[in-house]
Amino acid sequence: MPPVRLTIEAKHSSARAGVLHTPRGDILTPAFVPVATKADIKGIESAKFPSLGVQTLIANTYHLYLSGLDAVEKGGGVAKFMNWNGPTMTDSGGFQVFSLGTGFGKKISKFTPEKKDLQQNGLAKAPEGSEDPRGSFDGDLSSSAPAVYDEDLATSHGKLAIVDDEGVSFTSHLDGSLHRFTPERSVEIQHRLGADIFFAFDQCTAPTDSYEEQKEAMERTHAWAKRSLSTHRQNLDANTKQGIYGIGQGGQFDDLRRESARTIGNMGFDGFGLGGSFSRKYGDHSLQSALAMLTELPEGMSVHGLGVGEPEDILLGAAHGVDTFDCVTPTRNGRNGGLYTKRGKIQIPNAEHQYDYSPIDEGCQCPTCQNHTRAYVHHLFRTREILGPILASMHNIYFLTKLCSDIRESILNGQFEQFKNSFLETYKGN
RNA sequence: GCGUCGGUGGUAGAGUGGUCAAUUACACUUGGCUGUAAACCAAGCGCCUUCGGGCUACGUAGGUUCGAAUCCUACCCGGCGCA
Repeated sequence: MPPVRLTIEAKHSSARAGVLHTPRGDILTPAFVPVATKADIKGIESAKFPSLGVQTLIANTYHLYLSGLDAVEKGGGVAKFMNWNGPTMTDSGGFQVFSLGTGFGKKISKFTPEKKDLQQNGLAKAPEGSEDPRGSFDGDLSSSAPAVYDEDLATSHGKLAIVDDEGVSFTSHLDGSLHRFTPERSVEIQHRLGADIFFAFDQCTAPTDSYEEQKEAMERTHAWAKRSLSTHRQNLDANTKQGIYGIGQGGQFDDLRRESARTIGNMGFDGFGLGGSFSRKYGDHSLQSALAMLTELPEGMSVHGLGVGEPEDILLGAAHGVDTFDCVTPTRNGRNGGLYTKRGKIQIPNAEHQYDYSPIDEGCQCPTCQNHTRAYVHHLFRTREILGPILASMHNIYFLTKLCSDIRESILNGQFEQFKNSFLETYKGN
């Protein structure tokens, strides 16, 4: 019996409600998975999770590898280390390849280590015949540019990562030191982190990337998936304790998406990760166009939506059969003053809330709304008190976990469509 | 009373004859945030505008100058020192 498996309880068209069984407990799906990048949901201690409807969380391989890996491992893995006795996940670090590298601009920064520098350091294999593997490095690769950390350059979003077929060479955003991830290395680190569910190392793309770029990243992701899976399957101990999800890519191209789902779906993974980057800056339909791929997956395979977390997108994803969603939206928006309400998002620091003594969201059962007013949270933001972002994050997390449990209930009751339409009507203010 | 230093936009504080409607920070107004390099980032922030520009502004009132927040005079206000 695989350590991670999904039991589907009810379906409503493609939407489904189920139970995702993991070694550390069951997750009722659809479920929202808060992001705990560095082994904490920013601002929220684990004792608070139950009151926020949190069933599981996802930590990050890249960040924990750069700081804290040994301590996490010796502390018994991500879950035990943070004193959370529920299921956990880890992301593979593949997204950082994107966000630290190809995702930022098209101009190579002089901060970026060159391939030859990396090779000199024994960090990179020469990708034969691929001087320009992604076709996006229009910087001058031949001039000598030292891979030295420079805060100004770092904060101006220079690229910190270079991809080749073997893996990714990158410089730490913390101290500029050189590192290298391969699929094998990512899996080994994730074994040490010990989450119930972890992801194969992939290459994430932006929906705006060209067909050629998407195809190349997808094929590389498939090759890496195979290597990730094989590395995992060779570790018999880890196989009994952890499930591995493969990630599909393909950008906005339906043929690539479907091909990716078929390929990854038939490799023997314990679940499927819907890959990509669905920020609105890439348009309003990047998620929509990616979701069709899910119909190519084997029946009953669990699906995780990576980085899908706006309420509309969770509803959209759930409608297409996504079981779990992770996203930074509740915590990042919360810290920055953006709060979810049934009637849409509000900016709590804005002047209109100064004397509003009603709760953030009328009828909300979260600890913040049960105990505090908009005026109070507004005041905490204005005075830059740390409690403001904490209360805001708690509310937002609850909002999204509640949305997922409402979706689940509506599917079990055969009312998903009605619930979805009614929620969106109120949320969008129509 | 005498001497001295100083009075700049919501605040602090630059500027010390033209490139100044005035650097910068904070405050303020608003927008953004989708597998977290994010307790972050961005825009706006005298009035009017056909967006070319126009008008009023650097304690108050005069003056010098082609031109003044910047120089001069008087006055008002504040700090400090001496009586």
